[in-house]
Amino acid sequence: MSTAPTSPPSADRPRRRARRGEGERTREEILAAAEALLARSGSEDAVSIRAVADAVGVTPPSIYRHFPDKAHLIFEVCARRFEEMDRHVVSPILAADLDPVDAIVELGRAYVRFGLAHPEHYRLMFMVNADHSPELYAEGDVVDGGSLGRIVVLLQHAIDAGRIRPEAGDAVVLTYVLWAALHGIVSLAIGRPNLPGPSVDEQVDAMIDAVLHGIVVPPPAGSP
Amino acid sequence: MSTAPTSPPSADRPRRRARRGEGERTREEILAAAEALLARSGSEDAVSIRAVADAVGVTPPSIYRHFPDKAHLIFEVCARRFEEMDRHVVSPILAADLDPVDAIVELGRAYVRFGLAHPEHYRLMFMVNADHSPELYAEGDVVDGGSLGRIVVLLQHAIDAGRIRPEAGDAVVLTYVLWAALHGIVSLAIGRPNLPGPSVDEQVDAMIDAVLHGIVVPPPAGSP
DNA sequence: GGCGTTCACGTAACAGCGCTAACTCAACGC
DNA sequence: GCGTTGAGTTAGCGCTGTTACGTGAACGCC
Repeated sequence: MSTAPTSPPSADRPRRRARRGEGERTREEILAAAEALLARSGSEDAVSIRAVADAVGVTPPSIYRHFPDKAHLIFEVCARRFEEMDRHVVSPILAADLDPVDAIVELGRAYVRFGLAHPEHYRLMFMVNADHSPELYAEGDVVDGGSLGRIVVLLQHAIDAGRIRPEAGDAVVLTYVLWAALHGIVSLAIGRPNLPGPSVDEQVDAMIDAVLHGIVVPPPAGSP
Repeated sequence: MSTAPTSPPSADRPRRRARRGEGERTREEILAAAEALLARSGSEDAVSIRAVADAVGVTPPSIYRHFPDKAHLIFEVCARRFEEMDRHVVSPILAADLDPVDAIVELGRAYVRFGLAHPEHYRLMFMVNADHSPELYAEGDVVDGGSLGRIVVLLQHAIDAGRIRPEAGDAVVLTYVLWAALHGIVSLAIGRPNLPGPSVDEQVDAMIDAVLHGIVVPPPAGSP
């Protein structure tokens, strides 16, 4: 209401200045404030540099002592969520030593659940214009260094076990196909939530069935 | 370099004021200028209200005489491109009276080509936060009123012709599955162009093969 | 104990953004 | 001639990300 347009940071406590080595703690506070703003509002628009600074209790330019620009801050917030998914969702499934095909199905369902549970994180990770900060989204980052490589291994195991048609493609291609198929469902659900189509669960079930078994009537047995 | 910060519109011709009935022509010029800025820059950032107004030769507030806000302007630019795709890409394939499964494959390839040819249009259509203008992305719009409904019919024909396994799902669900699968490839290619995965063509081929024939080894003939 | 350095900020400000209120000016119907 | 209306202007608000520059405290070092 009557907040002055230019006022000292309005965090609750007066926030005494951090000492020499304590810069890392402020950095974590900035990340936490940005995460809170993003999660509660569900929109990147709410995560302005000024809003983050105000929540932490510092002035906007102080953010730039810890992050080169806003894109790096936002990216780190999202990357941490995806690392969390890797630890708490993907790793347990891979460690459960399931049948390879069952593990693929479980991973797919868990991935969609994660995306729908954190739509704005997901959108910022995979649905923005990557030109804004190309080096963040280059190879060797969260995606490749995280779950994806281990899923390629899982696919290779399924191929080696004779569970997958060899003509379907190698493990890398199939991993990307599976990922893209599920990403399509998540991305469409996030970007166009009001579409009159089938429910996400229905789409996931049908997609998994289609990719695993195909939709067309198989040729009569014995044909090339 | 030395452009004054506030100057009269810098379009080439002095642009005489439109007469009473000529408002629609200005509206078209605004749309054309926005389309040109979007296509040439490849980024929504370049399509600011001020940039569009300057290209047309009017002042920024004049835009709002023809469009309620920026989102509506951008949306109309993108919607026109998609209508163009419907007329020049989808309709010819549907009119060619191909084998239903072949038509599905052709439509899928054409859809991916279109998305990669107009990445920013595609991103603005399907990969932005729809909260910004919900009524634009509601049901009955370009997607549903355009190609999608006719593809459901195509799928139904394929089902009626016995070309598709009945357990795979009904025509609506399968249409969404096909759309989501291809959208996943396009969306990933646009949002993360530097990923070290297989090429888009390879992904499309593998995806079509997977969805049509499945990736897992089929059960021995005669099992339930 | 003084001193230069460096970290961790704050102050002030810039350029640009979407958008609005209020005005002007010409064309039209009556 | 006159009120109305369509088309467009000027001026400006509040916001954004970001930068240049100053400040004050803590540190190593002589």
